[in-house]
Amino acid sequence: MAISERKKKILSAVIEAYISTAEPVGSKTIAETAGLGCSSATIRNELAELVAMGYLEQPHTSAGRVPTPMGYRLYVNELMEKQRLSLEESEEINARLNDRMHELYDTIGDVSKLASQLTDYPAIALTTRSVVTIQRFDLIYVDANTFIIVVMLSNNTVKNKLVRLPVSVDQRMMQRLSSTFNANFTGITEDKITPVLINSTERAVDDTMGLTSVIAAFALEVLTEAETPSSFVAGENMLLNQPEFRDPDKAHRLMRYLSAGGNILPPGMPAADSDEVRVLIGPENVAEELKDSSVVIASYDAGDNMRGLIGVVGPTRMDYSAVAAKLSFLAAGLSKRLGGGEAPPEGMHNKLIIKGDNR
Amino acid sequence: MAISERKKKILSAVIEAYISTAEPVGSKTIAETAGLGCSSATIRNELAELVAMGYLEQPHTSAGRVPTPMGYRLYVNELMEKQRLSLEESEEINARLNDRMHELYDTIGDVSKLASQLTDYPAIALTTRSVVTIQRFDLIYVDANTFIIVVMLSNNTVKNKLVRLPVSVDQRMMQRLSSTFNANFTGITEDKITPVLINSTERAVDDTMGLTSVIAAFALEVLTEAETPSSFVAGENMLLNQPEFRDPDKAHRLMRYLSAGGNILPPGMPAADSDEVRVLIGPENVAEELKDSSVVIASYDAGDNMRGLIGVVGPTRMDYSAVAAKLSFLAAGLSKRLGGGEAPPEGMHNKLIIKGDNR
DNA sequence: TATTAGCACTCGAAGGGCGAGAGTGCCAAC
DNA sequence: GTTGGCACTCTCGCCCTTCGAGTGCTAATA
Repeated sequence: MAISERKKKILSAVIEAYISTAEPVGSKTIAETAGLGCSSATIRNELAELVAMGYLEQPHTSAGRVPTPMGYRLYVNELMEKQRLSLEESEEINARLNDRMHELYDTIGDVSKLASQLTDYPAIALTTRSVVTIQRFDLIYVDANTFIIVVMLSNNTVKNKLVRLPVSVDQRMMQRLSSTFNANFTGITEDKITPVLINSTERAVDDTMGLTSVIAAFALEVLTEAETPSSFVAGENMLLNQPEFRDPDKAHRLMRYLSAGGNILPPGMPAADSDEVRVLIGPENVAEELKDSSVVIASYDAGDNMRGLIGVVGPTRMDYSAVAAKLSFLAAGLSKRLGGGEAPPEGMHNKLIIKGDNR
Repeated sequence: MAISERKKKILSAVIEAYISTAEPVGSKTIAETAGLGCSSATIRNELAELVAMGYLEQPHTSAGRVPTPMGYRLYVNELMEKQRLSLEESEEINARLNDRMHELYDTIGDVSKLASQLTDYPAIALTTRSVVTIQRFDLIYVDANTFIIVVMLSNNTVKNKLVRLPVSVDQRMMQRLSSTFNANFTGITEDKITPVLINSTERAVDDTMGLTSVIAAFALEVLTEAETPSSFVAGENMLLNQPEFRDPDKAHRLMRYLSAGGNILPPGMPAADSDEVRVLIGPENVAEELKDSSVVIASYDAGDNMRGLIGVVGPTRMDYSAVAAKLSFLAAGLSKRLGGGEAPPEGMHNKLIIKGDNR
């Protein structure tokens, strides 16, 4: 059965009312607010059909209607007005982004905090898996027992480590180590750093003090760390604002899942690569803990061919429109600042594509 | 009125029972469990006096007794058995500490996570304020438009930054910059880096491209960051385990306070410098949000003349003994691994001094 | 004098019944 | 297809009662 225009309007009205009040919505409320020229009795008939079609449900016989995940899905895909941020809102986000732009926003912790503060929901930021190699080694001689390893990676980050030695080492040796590592260890992926390679390098530089393995271990550690996706959660406590999490056990379960770095992305879903915002509603989530919550995810260009993800978690009764708009704008702002590519023109934030798990 | 031995035993019994059940404790329970050879009627008399003395209180006329903050204070100061960790427990902590010793435990985030997981309460880790100077600069030439600044600080950490230039620069210039910065910017505190100094340096190296100010800005940023105390909270959701935080609003208030980096240390209290564990009970806390919670704080030697703090937050009905023992052991373990000084002998964790806010 | 048994009393928690109100479903009229 | 009307249903909040844990007091006891 096709869904009529009026039904769509009514469904939207129910969802919007429910989003703001968290109470089941009655026919009278809709007749008054939705502004279709018809009475509550008509609305009741329509509501009954929407229930039959699976877009709404009733907690019990004589309560108002509540949207089902299917209802939310239709709303998100077709009905929802793609909200644009007010000027104040977008200016605030920009201000916050610029404010600390020094160098902070490469820590995903700050990204998630920002997202959480903007949306008033818990937020998770994560980095995607990527392949990284070392581009160059430098060894800085500090004193006979101390040197600094500086390593520049293919993603244009630089890592260092201060090494203190029980024995003394001369600058010539350091020179040798440095050029050999630059010859043998650059441009290769983590799995190419094998004991065999380390041994042959050790012999090549005539190292009897184990310096080679110290440096190689650092290289390995740095690559591993750079390749491992990491995640960061902020604002978990925002959950407690939501009436659906007034049950401390329920809140606790979800918070624990989030803090434990629980995955938000469904396994099949590619780590988004465009400027779209994805919405996962209730049971569409794979994790058991998220089955009655919703997730909104945006991705941004984190520079150096990497993409970052920001996700926001909330009850299914979430203000999808506002959250999606904010996340989208935030992601665009981050892309602009962190991304290597050309900056999107100002006002770009008006483009907002929302995509989900259609079925 | 002096408090008799038997009263002390009864008080301990009440507190311990209350700690484990969170229910007001009745005279009968004590008569049965405490193992003093007397009946519940006698206990009742004693309890009535303990109430009069202010160590206990009754939620209402016909309920059991609940400890007051004053009761907890006496318990923590005098009565509590200084708990030693079981072999398994101390081995577990050691294992966890060794497990990731690679280089993780310089991020205080990991310290707080560990403390939280060990105690099952939210934990905060913080660094103390300290004075840091730069020890040496190195500039690594990558290509004509790129170089890396490497800065070694007096606390033996090394920071770096990759700089991309719109103009090209030659190695001679870099050489000049490097030696001038090493001459002018090392060994000085943050406040000595003034526009005047930067200007004179700029002239000295004949820099028309603003490289001087880029490097100086980085120096300033690094010093500021190194000197600013930072804090990190983990395991906020553990609060929801506690029956006293079943009220979501109450839990939310405290969690918000903690996540916002709310201070746990009373202003007067020195940032502890010995191996003692401090306990702040309920109203002894200065922050309004902590007035009905308790805080246990330990400090550890973070190396390079810095001390770190780990604090655990919970209801006043907290297992002080267990938490204090765990924190103390954890702090000792961290000191041993991070601290510059001599490692304390194994088995050290048997020393456990608890100090609080006596009045 | 300290301890104990006994007993009446108090108070909160849990459970049942009741009325109010919101909202529905259905029907007959338009 | 729409509407007003009306009986019906179900939850929520309220009050009342009951139940039991725990007390305080008193009188008897060591």
